[in-house]
Amino acid sequence: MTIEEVIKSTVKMDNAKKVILNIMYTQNVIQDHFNELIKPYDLSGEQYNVLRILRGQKGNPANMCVIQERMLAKTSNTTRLVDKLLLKEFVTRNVCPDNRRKIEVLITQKGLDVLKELDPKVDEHERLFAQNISPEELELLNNLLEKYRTQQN
Amino acid sequence: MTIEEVIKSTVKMDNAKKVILNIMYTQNVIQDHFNELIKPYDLSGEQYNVLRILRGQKGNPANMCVIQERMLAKTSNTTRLVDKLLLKEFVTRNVCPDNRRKIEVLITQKGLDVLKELDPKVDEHERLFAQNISPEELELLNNLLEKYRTQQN
DNA sequence: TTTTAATAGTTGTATATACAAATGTTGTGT
DNA sequence: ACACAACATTTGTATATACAACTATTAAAA
Repeated sequence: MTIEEVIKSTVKMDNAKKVILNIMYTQNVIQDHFNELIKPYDLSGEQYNVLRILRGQKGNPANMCVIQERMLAKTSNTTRLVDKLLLKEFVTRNVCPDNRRKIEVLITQKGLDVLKELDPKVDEHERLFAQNISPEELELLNNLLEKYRTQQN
Repeated sequence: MTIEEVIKSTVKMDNAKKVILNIMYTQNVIQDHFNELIKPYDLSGEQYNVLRILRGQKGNPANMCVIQERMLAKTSNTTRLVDKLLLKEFVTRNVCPDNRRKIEVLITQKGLDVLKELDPKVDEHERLFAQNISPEELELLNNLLEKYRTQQN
């Protein structure tokens, strides 16, 4: 289904406009599918993302600002995301003794367990889309997207 | 900047995962840039989108469900989006005389004017990203995204 | 040692989104 | 005509997001 069909556009658009709509819409499709996947686990996409970042710390705590800078959506409110994860006992939160401005956030075993349970489902989610194109095209798509978003003034 | 650099990932990811993150992040970058652009006009991205759809009607009114199906984010609440546009006098809203379940939404001259003022800025926004890659790559990117998101079972 | 600036995180508030339930209208079958 | 299903839209409510203002702590400058 082309992007014109998706938005039922009658007029012809140029490729510069189409690619923006294609990226926006494809992100929507991916996100809707992912939200379905994690719905039974009472996690939002951003909450999952924070857990994933914390697991990547391999036992080391992460400060709020470290979490923030590793997230895709740079405008998210990390405090409140961590609040939600704390309520579900997926993380712990403590003031950093060396610098009391900082907070140390750590993933709990319960958090690691839920991620482990999700791992195969997330893998399948990624494969589901990836299998629509060849491995070469997948690599090309990555390169094009990185090039596309990078301003080269 | 590669997607690994963006999220400061230390571990190597496979391309299936990378492409999802690349699409999500690129969408974020585009949206942030677009939000800056329309901020002075007191419009949200979705509100702009509705106005754009209404202009595309070329004088014919659009029902709520027509607007809905032409939007990228199929879960948006069209009623409340149109409410906002109504307050700003960018649209009119009337019950359809032929079928009183339906609502006829029309863009006003004021709405057309604000779109016209935005047109060159939106064009520039689209060009800004498109000029990072060649016209051939732009076309390829469109094709790859359409193929990528389309389940072929 | 004060004062000031910079940093890290939290809170307030307005708006947006997600999704189910409710309302009113029209079409269909008996 | 009546009951019932289908349709179009609105409303309620809970949660999420955006962004500015605020608090607390540490670092730097005077």
